[in-house]
Amino acid sequence: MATVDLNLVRVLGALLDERHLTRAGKRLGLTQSATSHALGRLRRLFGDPLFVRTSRGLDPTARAQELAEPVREAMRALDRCFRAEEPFVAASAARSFSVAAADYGSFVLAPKLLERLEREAPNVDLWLRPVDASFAEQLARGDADVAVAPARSDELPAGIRSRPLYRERFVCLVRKGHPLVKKGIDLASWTSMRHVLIAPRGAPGGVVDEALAQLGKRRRVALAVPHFLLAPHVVAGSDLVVTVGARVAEAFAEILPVRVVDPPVKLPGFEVRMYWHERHHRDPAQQWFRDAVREAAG
DNA sequence: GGGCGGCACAGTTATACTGA
DNA sequence: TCAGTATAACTGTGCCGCCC
Repeated sequence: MATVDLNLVRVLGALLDERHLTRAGKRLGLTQSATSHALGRLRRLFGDPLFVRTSRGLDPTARAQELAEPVREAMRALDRCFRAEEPFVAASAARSFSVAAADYGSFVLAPKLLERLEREAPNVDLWLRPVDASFAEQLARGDADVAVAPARSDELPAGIRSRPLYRERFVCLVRKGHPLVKKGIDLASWTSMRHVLIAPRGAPGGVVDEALAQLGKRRRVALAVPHFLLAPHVVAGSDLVVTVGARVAEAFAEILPVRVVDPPVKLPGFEVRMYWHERHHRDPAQQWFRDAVREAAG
């Protein structure tokens, strides 16, 4: 291969198609003479005349006919290599995209994302996966196309890109008719209540405990759960209170006997971001999907 | 590292050759 | 005679080795 001029593959391909030296040359942007020289080099390379003269042009030898299909296949492969990147056509695409997200993120995004897929990309499937604490490695391994997670305070690892999806505020969720919650919830009632702590990684503490600590207060965590979506069900059937993102709370208030109230202390909200790997950054299909996720989050 | 000369090679023009 | 291919002579370009 090191000594083979791959331009000769183009010449051989054109000669096999045209069976006419002058026309083959024109097709390649060469003069008849240059094409004849190239044919001479091909003849030396293969040790075979490859084409014999006729009144109409050139007829391929048995060896040239033998080469026809491999040459065409090579041309097709090269064409695929050098062809400009094709745009992503959602309507005809048949593939899947995967999102790594906590159940909270999936709950917020999946319904609207699916709605868009059904509308614009009926043969595109969606795979939701649990998000790892080290989602950058998940993305680097190719286990997910995008990850949806709260913004990180530390610097992103090399090769990971991100963009904000939405900001979320915290609200409290209690059962309807809760004896301690009338119009709203005051600090004394709140600290006397039993709380549900959502701890995806199983670690104690969180934004509520930090805010209470600043006031010299504490709360009792009666139940710690690893999933966001379990907490509203627990609250609906007990006197427990849970502090969760407003999107989840408001959605469950429509389907469970629970009500949303503002917490009695100021809690900092949080930003949810979408993360993806650098190698997918310019991929038209991935760009389309990230746009769909952004729209679903909006 | 840059300039220079020699060399190889692809391509061009002009022309010779071939077969119907 | 004509359409088409092959070839001689030449040109332009790129590579390589040598020298400074």
